[in-house]
Amino acid sequence: MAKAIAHPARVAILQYLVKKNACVCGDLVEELGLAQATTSQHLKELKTAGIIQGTVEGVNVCYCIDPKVWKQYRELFNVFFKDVTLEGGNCC
Amino acid sequence: MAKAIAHPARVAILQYLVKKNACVCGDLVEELGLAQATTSQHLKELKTAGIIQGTVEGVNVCYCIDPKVWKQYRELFNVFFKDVTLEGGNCC
DNA sequence: CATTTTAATCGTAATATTGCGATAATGGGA
DNA sequence: TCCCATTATCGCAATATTACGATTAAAATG
Repeated sequence: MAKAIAHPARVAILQYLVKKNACVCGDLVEELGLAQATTSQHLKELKTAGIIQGTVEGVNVCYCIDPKVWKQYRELFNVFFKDVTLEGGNCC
Repeated sequence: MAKAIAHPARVAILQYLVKKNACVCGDLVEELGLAQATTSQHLKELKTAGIIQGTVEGVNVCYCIDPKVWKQYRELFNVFFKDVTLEGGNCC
């Protein structure tokens, strides 16, 4: 899971999709400044991770966050990063 | 940041440290089942990321979560994974 | 001081990731 | 049907990550 978001390009894709909060058709390539092939590859990885979905819309493909999976990610990271308070204050 | 936790071994280390909620001196090697060199390398990456700290305790080194940085991670992931609700319900 | 224990570092091989040009595949017009 | 626009996929080079044995460093102990 962390791997899916462990690359600047993929973080940028996700942030862009979140910002738009809607389906985005293809402007990702200009947005990222990466080659079309590279962009497509990152999108594929995010799709494989389940965090985004792409629907064919005629000649375009529209991408958007999958809110359900997104929430799962949110919760899982939340659980993982639960509170930690070293009782001793300083360590050792 | 995501990269720091984007490897099973490093996740295991962090979970172990959280579970113990204290300083852990060296049992990580047996815990992980990896070579000592490999374990040390992962610990170094986590230290570089700032999420753990290691203090020399005589001949041992004790590791523990840095609660402050840990909280920062928690909050940053929280912000990143803020709520997303596609208004249209289904995408496209 | 020599030895032992623990951890870090070095060097290197194996593997994975990333990026991109070239090449398909698909659908919508002219 | 023949192009054109948009994506996906392939093949490959460059780079990064991972793992491990060997070596080094540091500290405690006899």
